[in-house]
Amino acid sequence: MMDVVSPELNSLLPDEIMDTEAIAMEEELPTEHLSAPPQSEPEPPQVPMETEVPEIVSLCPATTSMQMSSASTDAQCSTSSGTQLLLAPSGLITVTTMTTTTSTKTTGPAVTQNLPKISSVTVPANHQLIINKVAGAPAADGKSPGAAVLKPEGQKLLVAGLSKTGQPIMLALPHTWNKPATTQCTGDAKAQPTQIKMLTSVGKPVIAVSSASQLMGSSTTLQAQQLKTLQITKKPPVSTAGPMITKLIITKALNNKGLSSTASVAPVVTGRVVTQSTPLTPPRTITIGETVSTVPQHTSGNSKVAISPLKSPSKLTVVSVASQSPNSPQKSVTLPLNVALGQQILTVQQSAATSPAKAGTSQPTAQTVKPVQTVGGVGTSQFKTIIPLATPHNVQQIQVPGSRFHYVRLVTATTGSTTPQSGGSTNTNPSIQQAKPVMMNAAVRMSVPIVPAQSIKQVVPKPLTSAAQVVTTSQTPQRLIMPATHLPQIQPNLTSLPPGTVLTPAHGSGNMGYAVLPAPYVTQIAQPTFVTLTSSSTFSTATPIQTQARLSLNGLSTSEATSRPRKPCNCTRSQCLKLYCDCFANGEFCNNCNCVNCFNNLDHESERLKAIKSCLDRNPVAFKPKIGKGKQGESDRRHSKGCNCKKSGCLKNYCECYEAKIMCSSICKCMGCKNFEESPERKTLMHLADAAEVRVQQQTAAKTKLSSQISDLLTRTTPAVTSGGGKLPYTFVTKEVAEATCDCLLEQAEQAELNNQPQAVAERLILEEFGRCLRRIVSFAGKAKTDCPISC
DNA sequence: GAGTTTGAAACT
DNA sequence: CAGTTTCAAACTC
Repeated sequence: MMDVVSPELNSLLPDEIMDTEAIAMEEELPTEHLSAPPQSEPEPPQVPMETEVPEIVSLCPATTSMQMSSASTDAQCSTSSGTQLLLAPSGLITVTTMTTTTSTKTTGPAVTQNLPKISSVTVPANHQLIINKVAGAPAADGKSPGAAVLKPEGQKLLVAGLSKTGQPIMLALPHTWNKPATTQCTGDAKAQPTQIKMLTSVGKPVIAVSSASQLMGSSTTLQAQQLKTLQITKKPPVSTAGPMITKLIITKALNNKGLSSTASVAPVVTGRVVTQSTPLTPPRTITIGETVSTVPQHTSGNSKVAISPLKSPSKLTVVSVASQSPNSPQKSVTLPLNVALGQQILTVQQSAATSPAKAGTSQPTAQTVKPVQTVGGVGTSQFKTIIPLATPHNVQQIQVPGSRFHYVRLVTATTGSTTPQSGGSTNTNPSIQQAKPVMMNAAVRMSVPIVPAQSIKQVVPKPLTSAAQVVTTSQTPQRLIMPATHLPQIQPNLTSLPPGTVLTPAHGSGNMGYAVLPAPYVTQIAQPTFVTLTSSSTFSTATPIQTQARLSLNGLSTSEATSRPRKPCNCTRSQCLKLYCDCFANGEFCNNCNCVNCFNNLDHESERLKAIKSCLDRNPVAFKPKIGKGKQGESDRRHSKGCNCKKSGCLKNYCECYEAKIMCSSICKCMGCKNFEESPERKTLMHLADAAEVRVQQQTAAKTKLSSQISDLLTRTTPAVTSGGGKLPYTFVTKEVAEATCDCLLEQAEQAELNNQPQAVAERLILEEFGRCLRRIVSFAGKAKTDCPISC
């Protein structure tokens, strides 16, 4: 088994991603969620980031048979195709891909002691969902009494679970399940079934929890639990015209301190997700979409959706991390999962913290994966896209709000990489398991109860090809992390990593490396050219990308970058590997620059990597935007460090504040600053600048209009000239005509001189002659006779 | 376009 | 952390 994400690499991930514990803590504590994760509990050295991944979702392919484990600690779903589905009780939903048909059972001890659990979830390709929910405290042997068992009954899928009180919960699947999985039932799944409806993505119910109280188990015992909903959308084969989408909604009640039992059931809004809300703790929804292609291998054992990098060859790690204010009532995470052709795209979406009901769910279509970009209010969120190229089979997109990069991670399931340990290290280690509930909280924390799909900004879907699909966001620059050659290990904060950064996998973990590419690459890769890129297992494919890439987003949106591309740098001594270089500082490769001895390109990954590391060593936030939001409550932007101007008065572009068109703030250490609101100099300058800008705009408009007119005139006149139908008068003023006219005028001048006539008379004669010449020219033009010499 | 000025980054 | 040097952009002529 190969670790997709090595421990080292995990350490490289941004704090927003990695710090799931902290995120979880937000659920528990009103502290900043991005705070450093607790280190009290040691982790195994080989435990990668998965242990801190907030969400691990396991999805079973269509042909999978379910073998549900009743273990309270981890829910598992082993399929005949080798796909293993794990749903950690702590909130981790693990999708692991197995190359063998061996069903994996949870070997680790109970993870949580007090949290309700979803023991297992199964999402066959035929729109089926199996959920085992174990709310009761796990038994010592890892199995809770009355473990949830899933049994298909004909066309029905039973999702069973036990409440905290041991009351079984059963979820019924729709009759559309024509492929009942061979599910092993270890408990009484039929006892007191919870009503769960199946909802389809097209608005048809796939799975809906009709009763929050039921799902939460006995209200008496789960009163303080917070209901959380997880939705998994499964996409039918691409070739299938019908938008049949199966969605998995996992509603989990989590312990919530001191909450009253007045949990109320909130109807699903979009018809895609069922939402339950409690007065004190808003429901949270996680949506996971899966796109299933018609490719045979898709349904084969090798086609798997993996969302967890836990020591699984093919993993998708859902890392969500954006900061959110504690008072944010609702958050939603949308996780579209694209499994077409063995490729998977995972998108984590987070709504704005302050937005009460801003959530989105992916709208996967038959052909494309529509990673949800931003939910309303996430305008400032930034993303990272990690695209591993070494493994073209899987694509994982991770949108990380709070980071200005956009990662897409491509993960490939490799043979021999089975999922030996159910739940991986996350579940086997009790100490780690403590953090899992937190992870779930983190994921859930971001979820918002179902929101209308309209509120979601989605990227225009691209045709689903065999290549990885990359979705770009409209507002945020994106970065790619693509595999590269092995390079010295670095462990910078990914949030600060500029594009082009190469992240190497753990030793012996495989040949996967990651290079952060400029955001435009994502767009480029999304194009057909990306097929070549992803289809190749070598990093050399990245080279053409660079040549094709349109660089220079420079922190601007795509439209902005297009309209105002970054200036090329002129570095001569820094090799473009210092922050002196704007390209490098902005996390971009040099492209069409005037730099000398440039190392800021893919050809010098190693050097660039070292340079990035060096910069990050000096300043961990070296690659983060300097212009950020001001203090809380302030709407104006402000420089993160402030300027240090001495002579410019902060009214020249030397000043970074002025250059960014922001006022100097109290953190600036400038001298003689005139860049403040009431500064008359600044106002004058601004007025001048505005006036100049207006003039420029007017001139530009005039030029444009004139150009248009000329173009139009030429367009209209050209056919007349070429058609021989006649020439316009001006066309007769040829060189020969002009010369002839001049000769006529000179002749008049000579005549007047010979006659000793005064100058005034001479001029009059010349002008009269000129008039005659003009009349002749016009006359000739009127006759439309070409090439007719004008005789004086 | 060459030279100067400027301030951030890098260095000590 | 402060002072100095390096560097490339901004600016001037």
